[in-house]
Amino acid sequence: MAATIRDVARASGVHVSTVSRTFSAPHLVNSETRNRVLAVAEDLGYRPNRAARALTTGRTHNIGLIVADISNPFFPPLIKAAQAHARARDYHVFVADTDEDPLVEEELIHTLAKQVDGVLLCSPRLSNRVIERLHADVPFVVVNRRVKGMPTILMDIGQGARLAIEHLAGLGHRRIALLSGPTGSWTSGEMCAAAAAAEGVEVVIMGPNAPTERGGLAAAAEVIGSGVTGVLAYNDLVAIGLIEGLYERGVRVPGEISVVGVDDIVSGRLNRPKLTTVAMPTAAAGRMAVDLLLHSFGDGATPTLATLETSLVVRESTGEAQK
Amino acid sequence: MAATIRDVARASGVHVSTVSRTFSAPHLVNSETRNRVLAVAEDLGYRPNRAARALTTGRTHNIGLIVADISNPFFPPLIKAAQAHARARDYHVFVADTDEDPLVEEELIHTLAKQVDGVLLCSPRLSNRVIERLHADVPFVVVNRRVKGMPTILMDIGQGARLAIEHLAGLGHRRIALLSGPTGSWTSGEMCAAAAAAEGVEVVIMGPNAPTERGGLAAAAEVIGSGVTGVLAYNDLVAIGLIEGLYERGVRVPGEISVVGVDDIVSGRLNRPKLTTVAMPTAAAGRMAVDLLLHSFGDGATPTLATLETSLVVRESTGEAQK
DNA sequence: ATGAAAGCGCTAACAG
DNA sequence: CTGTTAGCGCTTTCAT
Repeated sequence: MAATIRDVARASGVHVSTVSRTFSAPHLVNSETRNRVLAVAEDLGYRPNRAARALTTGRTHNIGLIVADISNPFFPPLIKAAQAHARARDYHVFVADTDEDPLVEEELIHTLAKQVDGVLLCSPRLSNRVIERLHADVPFVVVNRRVKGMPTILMDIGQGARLAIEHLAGLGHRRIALLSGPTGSWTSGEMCAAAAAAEGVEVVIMGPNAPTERGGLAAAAEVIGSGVTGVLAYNDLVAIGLIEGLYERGVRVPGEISVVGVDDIVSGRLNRPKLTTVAMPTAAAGRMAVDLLLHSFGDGATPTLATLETSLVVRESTGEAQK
Repeated sequence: MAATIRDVARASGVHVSTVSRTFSAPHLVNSETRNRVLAVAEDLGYRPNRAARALTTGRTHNIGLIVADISNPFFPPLIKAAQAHARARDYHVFVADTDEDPLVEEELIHTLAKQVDGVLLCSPRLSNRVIERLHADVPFVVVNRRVKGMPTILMDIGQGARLAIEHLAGLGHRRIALLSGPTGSWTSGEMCAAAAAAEGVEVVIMGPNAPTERGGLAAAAEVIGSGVTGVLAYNDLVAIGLIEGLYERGVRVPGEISVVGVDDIVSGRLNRPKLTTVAMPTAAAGRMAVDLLLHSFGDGATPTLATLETSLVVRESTGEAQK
């Protein structure tokens, strides 16, 4: 069995509270005593038991991070940034994957609730109503979803979608397709709204699509059948899958059809054709989400909304519309 | 504040121990009482506090999963399989990323030690010596590394590497390069050993390389300079990066140089040329790792080594050697 | 079948 | 500066 605070107290001839203070409020203990305790602790390999500490303080120093699909390359940069940022603040991030299943997501939140001080909800698939209800159990910061009165990080995909559509329009495309994402995705909704408001081009919405390469692959036939010359895909994975599907059917990108993705994942930068895409500031979002959450643990007002800009990265998958 | 066991006891007119039993040993309580307690609990939204439970039982019902880099598409299938498998057994998996840094890895293990019942160490970068020492703090199952006397899941990459080299040799390649991985990677060591034992072909080892697309990209010049006609890369990411690097320098794959990867990640199946690769049974490894760990919590003997077969998937990135 | 009481490892007043 | 005392939420003997 690992050493407890009691073992250390006994071995160093002080009481447990002194040992406790040595670790949680070092300035309150005589440096001589402190050093002795520290030495003994080191010797015994003692480490404070965070779970037990949490029971009394009410703070676990853990934060949960829930994503819909850890396989989606969009998330890892966000996760890594959040973990690094949190670690520097003596917090630990536990990641969990919901498999795109709202029920699993809800269950996960319940499981996590007592083991973490707060949860980062990234691109949740749960309805706002359920999120608001769950909020009673544990503090949230929501990423990529607008939930009333809850600290929120938004990446302005509406603006990104407009940029993408304008880019396509500027290349002479008059009729373009929007491959929407899963039901429940706020991002997808924003993109649809931007598409509906577009002027000078006709945007046809096709979806919902699975937010994966497979989803894009499956949409290829419909895209070809619809006669569009440009496509804005829900994300890069869908875009890459679509390009592959078009290629298999002998349709050239960007020769015959131009494709724009969203996220700017690494493999979109290496695949050929290199993907034109809306870049999302994922690492910044991860750090800011942690900041907002930690801030909300403090006393007062937490900023309730942070919007991060997106930008268009033009590469090789878009070109002039065919006459 | 969330409802505690005490609230439920009070509201249902029984003592806390009865409530406790209702949840952890239902058969010990009269069905009438049980139903009443359950109803009240439901009503109050009570959920047993796992952390507090852990304090008395010594079991958290959590397991940790440590990976070197969550961005590497090799891991997500393993993670997802492990999470799903564990969830079905009422265990929860916490994932953490070490950023390929052994120091972070060690610190993470310490942090996790008291909050989980055991840790899945996937492709660790720590030395065996350190792993053995840490083992005193928390049970491990190690994936892709041979550690003395510790439950281990191995994917037989040695065999996979042999298959790959034979495949290349069979296509007439006489001189091939092995792009090795990071220092501390067992997988890389096994591949080198297989390469050294290869007959009929000369294998030159180049490395260490970062296990990423960037690593492959950076190796392109050296590969071209070495005059090899075939390459076995540490993993698919490296292979994809290498192919891109070769392409940028006007070298065709598989026309002039054949490339084999390892892992069989999704994007290798969609990139062009589609990657010839050694497939790793990652999902099976994830499930088996969970099984082994849970098994080791039980009484007696845990199988100490499970070896999973790998296989070669031939696609488009390999072809006949140039004369 | 249920209640009473002790205790898991730690922190937090409160004294001294 | 350090010791004393409760108690966090729960499980677990031991009684009854």
